[in-house]
Amino acid sequence: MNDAASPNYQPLYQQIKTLLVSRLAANEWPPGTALPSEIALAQAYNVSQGTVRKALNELEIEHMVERRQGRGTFAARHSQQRSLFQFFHLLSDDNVRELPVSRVLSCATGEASACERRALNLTAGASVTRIRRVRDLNQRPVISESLSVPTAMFPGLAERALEEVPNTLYEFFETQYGVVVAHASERLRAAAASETDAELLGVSAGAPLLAIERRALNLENRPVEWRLSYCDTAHHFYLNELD
Amino acid sequence: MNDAASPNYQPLYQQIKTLLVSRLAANEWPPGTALPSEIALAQAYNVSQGTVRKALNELEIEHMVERRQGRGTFAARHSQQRSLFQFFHLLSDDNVRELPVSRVLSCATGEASACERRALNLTAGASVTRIRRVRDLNQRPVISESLSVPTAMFPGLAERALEEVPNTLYEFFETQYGVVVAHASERLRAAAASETDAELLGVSAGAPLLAIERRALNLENRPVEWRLSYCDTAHHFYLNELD
DNA sequence: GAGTGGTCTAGACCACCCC
DNA sequence: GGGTGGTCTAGACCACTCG
Repeated sequence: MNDAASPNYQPLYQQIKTLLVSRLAANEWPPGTALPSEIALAQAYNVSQGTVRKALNELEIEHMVERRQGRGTFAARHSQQRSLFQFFHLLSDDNVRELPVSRVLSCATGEASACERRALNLTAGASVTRIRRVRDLNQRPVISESLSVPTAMFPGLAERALEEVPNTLYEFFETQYGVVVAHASERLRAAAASETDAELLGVSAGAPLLAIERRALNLENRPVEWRLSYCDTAHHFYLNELD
Repeated sequence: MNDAASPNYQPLYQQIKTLLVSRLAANEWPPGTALPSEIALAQAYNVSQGTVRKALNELEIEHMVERRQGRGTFAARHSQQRSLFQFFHLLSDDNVRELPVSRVLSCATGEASACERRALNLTAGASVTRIRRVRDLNQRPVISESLSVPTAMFPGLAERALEEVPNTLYEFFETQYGVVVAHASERLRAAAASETDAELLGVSAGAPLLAIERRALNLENRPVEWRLSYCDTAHHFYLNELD
């Protein structure tokens, strides 16, 4: 499949992996559907089953596919479970991990600001759609959140009824727009509550809040969403496992 | 090696992995030293090389060993690199990642508080050794830190000259006391600066600080250290990659 | 029972490191 | 040149799922 002496040599299983990622990104196997079996892929790519297996195992580690013994290999979906464990890190003081309930305050398009252009890799004049929402945990407001997405990726999002935008956003992006969020990076800071955030969260202005800035990327590592969340950490904490 | 019909069946490579972890925990191969080769281990455990390989690869993912082609497999050490990428998550606004310089303020033993007993899994009346320090990034104080360790694990730590306690603590724990920090979990909150922290960090009292509570575990998952860090995030942020 | 992924083996060859 | 880990193959058997 390649010459070992070639300067840009890559292991076979890496090449297979790259091919599979591009096919996933092209939505050849929409989230939740089955990929061909290891044996079928091995025959198609003319490699051994073990090589395909290694590629698929790595894709599973990177949350791009799910494998289940006896069933098959499936393109990863944004289940509640996944949102909860991969993307949501706020736990209550008694260690309960639950998804928040979200109330959308506004949803509108506008011209991307300099920050948004930088975060989302957009050119000057590009349009973004912005969502403001408050998220409750245990019936009390805990997160004040603003997020921006490129309008070109999500046409008509702003026009949808506010009630149509559900709690689990990434699942919605996936099923309604075919946009798969694969990775994200978060930057955390402490910040004093603004007047509006204080009101929304029921704390006093200037109270310390945990500010989380997130950039989410799709399967091809292109930016999909930029969000800024202000969290009241009086009864919750952000958990990060270091291993 | 076991009966497939046994109720507590475990794959061979998992059993090998468990055996290797216990030998690492027993300090049979001190950090930095070489483990036997795959072939030697395979013969010793009477399994194939592939099975040992799978166990070792998983141990590498969990940062318990380092493998280098042509050289061998080595018990993981707490290099600066590792401290920087596995355990230190504060970056400057211009995305520079560097280890802080630490100044120890005090180091003393005392009876464990209820919090410390809970965090470190100690019985009533147990002794802990506490270190207070300030950590500078780019010549300016950014972190005010208090940490506690069980005195039984680190005998004589409090009596060492303050200058003897170096910047990279985990490396020091490892080389001086044979205590290997393998994992940690961090809980982040926003908090208002106390009078003393404000003074140490050169911010005004009540300013929002990022509070990080860390519990560090050894190879056998026993708690080794409990620390509380207050970080000034005016010019730095805590980075967390979600993937 | 047929098909899937998971484990385990044995052996070949390659890339890398050090003597 | 000899030893190490890394890749790749081929084949066996097992565990699981579903019809």
